[in-house]
Amino acid sequence: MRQPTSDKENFRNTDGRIARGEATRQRVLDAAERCFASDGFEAVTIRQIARTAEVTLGAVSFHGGSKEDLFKTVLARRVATLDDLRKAALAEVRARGEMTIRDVVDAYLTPYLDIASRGDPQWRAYAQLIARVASNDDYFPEVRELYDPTARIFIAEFQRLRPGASAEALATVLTLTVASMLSIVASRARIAGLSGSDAIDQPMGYRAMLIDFCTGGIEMVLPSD
Amino acid sequence: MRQPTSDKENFRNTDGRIARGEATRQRVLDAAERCFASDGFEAVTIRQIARTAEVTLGAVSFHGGSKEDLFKTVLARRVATLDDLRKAALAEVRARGEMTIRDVVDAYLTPYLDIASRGDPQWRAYAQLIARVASNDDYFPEVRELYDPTARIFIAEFQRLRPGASAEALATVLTLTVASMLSIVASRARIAGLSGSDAIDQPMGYRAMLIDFCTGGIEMVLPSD
DNA sequence: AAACTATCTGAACGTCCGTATAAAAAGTCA
DNA sequence: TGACTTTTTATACGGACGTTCAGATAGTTT
Repeated sequence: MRQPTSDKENFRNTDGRIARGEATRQRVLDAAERCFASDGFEAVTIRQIARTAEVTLGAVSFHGGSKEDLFKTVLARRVATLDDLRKAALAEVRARGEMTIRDVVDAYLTPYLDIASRGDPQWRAYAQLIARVASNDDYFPEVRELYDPTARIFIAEFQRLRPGASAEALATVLTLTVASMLSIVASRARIAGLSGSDAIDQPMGYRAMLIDFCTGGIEMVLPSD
Repeated sequence: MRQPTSDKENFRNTDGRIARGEATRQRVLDAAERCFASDGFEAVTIRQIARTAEVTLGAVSFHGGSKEDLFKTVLARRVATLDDLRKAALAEVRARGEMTIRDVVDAYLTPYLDIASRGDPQWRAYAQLIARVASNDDYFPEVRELYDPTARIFIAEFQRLRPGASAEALATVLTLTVASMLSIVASRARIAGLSGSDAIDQPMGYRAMLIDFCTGGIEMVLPSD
């Protein structure tokens, strides 16, 4: 894989123009993001990514390294942004005063539903990719470490609201909340099939039901005092 | 793929002994079940299945047909048994008189948790395989048709209990319930990591929390009258 | 026994895979 | 300009893949 030319601002030249390779690198990462999101790690081939990015095979390796490198890079690329959205949402409800379970659930779920419903197809692909990756344990262990720190922050909030809850109960309700959230992105086709009507087109359209479901679930599991 | 010799009892000879090929066929299907459950469709190779089953490569094709055939056969093999367990559980609570949301949730979840916690490694593998398959939309469409009929039965029960609920809400809460259920099998490692303690070893150990979560969630989403 | 069917083996086919690399091209800087 | 680095191309390699099949073996039927 390509080594950065310098530590800071390595993708810009001194005059501010984007370095030659950086545009290609972004095309490769974007293409990989879409491919991994729609087909999964195993089913995607590097040649498919190259075709999608409209670059040659070698260019993918040059900018993305090995297939596994590429996958991890794609996952890590946007995690900080999503984390920041969640932390900002949490800070906002905290600033409003008394917090409820529902507020914390909302702060966790809404930023994800938001990016999954965005116009930007790359953000939508990233949301789909998370749904694919985070719903089973068999991706690389490094992947889980990407998302655990923020999960712990929200667990701590639930613990403040329900001091009597056990660590197992807190971890379980967060995991069930995450699973419910991801299934909205991963299984909308099934909901449509089961309801007999057309699917609600955007994940955001399920926000109210999803927040209700998770809030009701958590309140039922965690003892009130 | 092998064609059955006759329509009925094609796997038994007249004297009741198991036909020669049937034992091999079961070994192939069992091996495929374990492989698909632990690695997923794409990552499994037919050679790996042959090795696991301790048969030759050709024998897998002979009894299982193509890789996709084999996958569908494995999924379909146990679906009727699981459906029967769920229907029996539903009939039982129905016979007890007044039904609640919790009763219906219990009848849906417990048979799955039960097979996922069984001693029989093949049933455990099948439960894992369901968790892998049903949590995203990109497996063969035929797969979803395997599980939808029973899902509709339970949706109808929820509808009887909450006549005011919309078709979308009913389909959504069932999908969220399924996602929560599957995540117990698929993400126990994550729960363990987040709780800081050892994982509860059997899915059945999460039964109470899972039923609470789904019951509370459904009651929050579906209007009471 | 002979004829027949079912089962199984071993080897091969063509294809695609991930990765590596030499050399060409493009850009940078003295 | 010419030396130098970065980026891109084209091609090749070894290996693993899913599938096929002729033929060997085992069991059944006549």
